[in-house]
Amino acid sequence: MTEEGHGAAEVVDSVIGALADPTRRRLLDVLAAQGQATATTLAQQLPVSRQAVVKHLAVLDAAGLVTGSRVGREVRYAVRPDALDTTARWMASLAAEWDRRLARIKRVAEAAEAAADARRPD
Amino acid sequence: MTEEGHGAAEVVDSVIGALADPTRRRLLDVLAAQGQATATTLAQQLPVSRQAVVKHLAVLDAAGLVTGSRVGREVRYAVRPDALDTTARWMASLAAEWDRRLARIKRVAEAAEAAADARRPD
DNA sequence: TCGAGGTGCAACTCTGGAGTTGCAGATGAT
DNA sequence: ATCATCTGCAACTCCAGAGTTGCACCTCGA
Repeated sequence: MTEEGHGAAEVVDSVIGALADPTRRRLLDVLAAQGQATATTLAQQLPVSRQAVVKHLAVLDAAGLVTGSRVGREVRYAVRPDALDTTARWMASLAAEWDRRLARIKRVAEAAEAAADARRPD
Repeated sequence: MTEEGHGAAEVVDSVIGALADPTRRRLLDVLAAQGQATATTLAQQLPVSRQAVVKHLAVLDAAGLVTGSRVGREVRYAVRPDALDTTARWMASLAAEWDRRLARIKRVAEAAEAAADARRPD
């Protein structure tokens, strides 16, 4: 059930959720540095058990941040930039929207103040 | 203790942590839509108590996503795009780095395969 | 065929944090 | 002066999920 995370919103949500855990971020770092790795290998380089790594990889896979392929008796995982990039873009556009809103509200506030000044010129 | 989150890494970590909670994301949406709001007002528009909102606002403030200023007996909060923008940029550059690593590893793999082919032409 | 190394499943513990309620302390309006 | 309203602090409940251990199941090499 690797399933593509259809809606962009869902992708973003799962990516943020996946990235929220520090261990998962370290896992991604190690994996990105090596390009390829199995759960067993990764567990040796991290302060957690193999099973913990397996669960984290499942979460990361569900978020589309990682992909695993079977090679003989082992499963090799690799990093996957697309979902991360999608999330980055979403976040940037959200920040831009906040900026626009703030600018607009500021304008309105200044206009209101100017009107108030005009109304009470005592 | 609103404290600026000096290191960029710390900012990113706290922002991701703050954004991980669905209620906090909704809170930010409502706040961004209104420009200004108090904890009491926000609680009325969300399915949680005022105290819950207060705690969320504290987390968001610590992450630099929100800022609050006292006006008389109430505290008005507003959204703050900078930290979000920083995180978006960080995320985009991370995705780019992953891309570079993957491209490099692919080249190495292809080179190795080509060498293997040359070595066993039986 | 048999052992070693890897994966997968299940049950369990335990802590962080999301949410609640209750009450005390400010502050504005009348 | 008083009441209504908003904030702030504290103690509490509750559960998702991070991590563990144990065991069964494959697959490769000798």
